[in-house]
Amino acid sequence: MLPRKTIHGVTVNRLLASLPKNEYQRLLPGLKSITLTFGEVLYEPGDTIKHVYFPNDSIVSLLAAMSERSTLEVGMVGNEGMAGLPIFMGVNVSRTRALVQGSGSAMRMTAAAVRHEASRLGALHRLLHRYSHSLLTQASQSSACNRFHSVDARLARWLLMTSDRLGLEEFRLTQEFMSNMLGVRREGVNKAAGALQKDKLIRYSRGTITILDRRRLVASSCDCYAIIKAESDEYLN
Amino acid sequence: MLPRKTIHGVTVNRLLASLPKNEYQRLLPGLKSITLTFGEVLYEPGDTIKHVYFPNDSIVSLLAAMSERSTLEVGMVGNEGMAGLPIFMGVNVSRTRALVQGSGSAMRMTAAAVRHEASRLGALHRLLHRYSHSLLTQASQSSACNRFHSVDARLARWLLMTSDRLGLEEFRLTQEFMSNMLGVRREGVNKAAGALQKDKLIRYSRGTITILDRRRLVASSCDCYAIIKAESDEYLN
DNA sequence: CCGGGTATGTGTGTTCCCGCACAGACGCTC
DNA sequence: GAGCGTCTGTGCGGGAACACACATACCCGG
Repeated sequence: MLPRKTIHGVTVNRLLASLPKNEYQRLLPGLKSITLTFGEVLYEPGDTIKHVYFPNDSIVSLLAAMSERSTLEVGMVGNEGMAGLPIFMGVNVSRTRALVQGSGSAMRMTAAAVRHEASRLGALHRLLHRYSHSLLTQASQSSACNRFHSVDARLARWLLMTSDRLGLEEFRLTQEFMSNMLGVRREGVNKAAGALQKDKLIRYSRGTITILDRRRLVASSCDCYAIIKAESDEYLN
Repeated sequence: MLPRKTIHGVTVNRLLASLPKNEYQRLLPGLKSITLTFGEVLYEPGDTIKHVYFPNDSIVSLLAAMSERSTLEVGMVGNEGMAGLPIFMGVNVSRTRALVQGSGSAMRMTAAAVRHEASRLGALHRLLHRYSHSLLTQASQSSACNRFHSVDARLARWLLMTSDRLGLEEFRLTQEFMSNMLGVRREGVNKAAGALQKDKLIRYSRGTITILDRRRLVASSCDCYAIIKAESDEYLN
C-alpha cells in the first residue's frame, strides 16, 4: 500500500490534495462533500454531465455498454482521479456509464465550475491534462489486456486495482458484478475466482473477497497491472 | 464520402483547417509539410516525443504492443486529428507505438511549439481538448468492440475507418498487417476477408483491397463504426 | 424454523479462435 | 523463364470461453 494523504483518518482525493493551497482554497466553495453508494449510476451514455466527482475512498467505474447484457469497464476512477472528465475537455455529454463500484465519500463540483476553472491555466488544468493521459493509457492498456490475456489474469489485475483504490484488502463484490466489469460471463468469473482461491491468492464467499497473498496475486496478473498503476500514481508528481 | 477541405486538390488536415485564420497564420512558421511513408514508426513505447503530426491524406495507427508478436490498434489518426497528443497533455513520452499505416503527407510541428501553444487558451487548445475526448471515446468503443464482436464485423469496421481517412475506396494492405491491427492471426483475417469477399462487399488480391458495396459493408460492421465516426467528425464543429 | 431470494458451484455441448503445417499463387529479379 | 520471396488459401487438432441448465448453499425476514 502506498502512503496516502488523510484528514482525520479518511483518505482524501489525491488530485485535489496535489493542488497548491491557494488554488485549493479558491475551489473550496464550489466543492461539496457527498456520499456515493454502491450501484449508484452517475451518468448513462448520452446523459448531460451536471457534476464531476473526486472520489476519496469511493470508486467509480466507467463502462462501455453495448447490448443490454454486455458491459465492459474501460476506466476505473479512485482517489487518483476524477469522474466527468469530458466536461474538462469541453464536452457536456457522457459516452460511458459511470457506476459507483465502491461506496464511500467524494467531493462533487458543478460542471459550470469545472468549465470556469478550465478556462484558466492553473494547477487543476495541468493536473487534469495529465490525468487525461493517464486515463487514455489505462483504456488502451486494458483494451489490449482484454484482447490477449486470460480471464484469470484479468481478474487478478482487476482485484488489485480495486484493492488499491479502496485501500483495503477485503471488500464485497459479487461474481455477477465482476462479470460486467470484465466483460465475461458470471460462470467465467466463478472459474477464475475458483482458480485463484485454490492457489490461496484470495478467499471469497458470498460476495466478500479477501486478498491473501498480494505479491503472488501480482505475479499471476499480467504486466498490465504494473503499467496502469505506474501511470496512475506517477502523473501526480 | 464527406466533403473535405482541399488545397490544390490535396486533402488537408481538418483540425488545422478549423483554426481561425489568424491563429493558423501564427502557427504556420512552426509547421513543416512532410511525407509519411508506410511502415515508418513515429514513436515506440517509451520514446520521447519530438514532433507531433497532423496527417493530411496519410494515416497513423496507435498500437498497444504486448509481446513481440501481439499488437492491437487502440487509435487511428487521420486528417481529423493529431499524432503525439501526450505532448499536449504535458507528457513527453509515448505509451503507444505510432505506425504509419497509409502513406501520404502530413504537417509536422515540434513538441516545443505544441507545448508553447498549449500554454495559451486559443482555438488549438480548445480543439485538442475535444480531440482528446474523441480519441478516448474511440479507444473505449474499440475496446468493447474487440471484446464482444466477431472478427468479421471488426474487419468491416476497420476497413471503413481506413477508407474514410484515406478518402479512397481502394488501398493496399496485407492480411498480415491487418492482423496486427485487429489483434488476431493472419489466418483469421483471411477467413473474415474471404467471407466479406464472398458477399461481394469487398474485393482483394495480393494486398489490394477495394470496397465494392459501402452501404452493405456498414451494415455488416457493428454500430461501433457509426459511433466512432460520429465522435470523430462532429468534434470539429 | 421455514420459505424465498440471492449468490455460488458444476456439467454438457457448441462456437470461435488459436497454433501449426503446408500448398498454391503471384510477381519481381536475374 | 527459372527461381525466390511474399502473400494468400486451407485443413486439422486443441483450448478457452460461450449458452443453457440445474444443483446447491447461504441469508434474511416473517
